[in-house]
Amino acid sequence: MLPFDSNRTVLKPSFFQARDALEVAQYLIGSFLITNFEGERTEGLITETEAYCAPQDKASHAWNNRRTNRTEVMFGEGGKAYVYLCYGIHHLFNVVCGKQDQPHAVLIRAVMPVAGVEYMMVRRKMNALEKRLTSGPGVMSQAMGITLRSNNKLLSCENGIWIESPDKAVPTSDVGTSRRIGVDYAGEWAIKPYRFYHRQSPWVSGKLK
DNA sequence: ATAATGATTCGCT
DNA sequence: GCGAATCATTATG
Repeated sequence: MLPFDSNRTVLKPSFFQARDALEVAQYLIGSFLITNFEGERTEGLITETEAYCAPQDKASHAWNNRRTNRTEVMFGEGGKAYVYLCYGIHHLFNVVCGKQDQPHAVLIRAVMPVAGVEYMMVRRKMNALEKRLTSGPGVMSQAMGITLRSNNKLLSCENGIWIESPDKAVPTSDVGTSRRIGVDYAGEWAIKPYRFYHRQSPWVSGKLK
């Protein structure tokens, strides 16, 4: 079911550059997000993602090709991290996808803890293995130690944050879709099935199934 | 220079 | 279910 007995491959920038956000968002379910900051290595199995497909996508910060200092990274080539602060509290982590000037990104919303759980618990100030350790885009980033320092950085071992995919992919039938969370303002784009999640995993946020 | 806001989370009711 | 927390980013004057 879950790809633990599988070999893994580090996803290179070219992987993200060759695909749009919808393809990547679906593909990343079952891949591993890994961070290694100051020697504290944590791994999570990605269970929930959302695709943001600007310029058409009204829910994206880069909607209508809106270029600001913050959104600029999405207009570059795929393979970089787009991290921003939400509600002044939460760091939300995205992977930029697509080619130059195609501002696509995939928001990682939840992972299942795999390794470095002790670091995650300290960062989250928790002492039990509960869903709220890593399920939800803000708490996921907190558990994995992701902050603005990773913004605009290529995903790579050198930069301490990268993604590995298993040789055995999760079957498409195990990946559910729904509308995206928290984008009700986006009109017809709010109801598009751009959220992806692992059907069997309890480590997902939200109620939409 | 100032004001509004948000791809959220948590604690309380 | 509801409201507060909290600040980088953005738009506006």
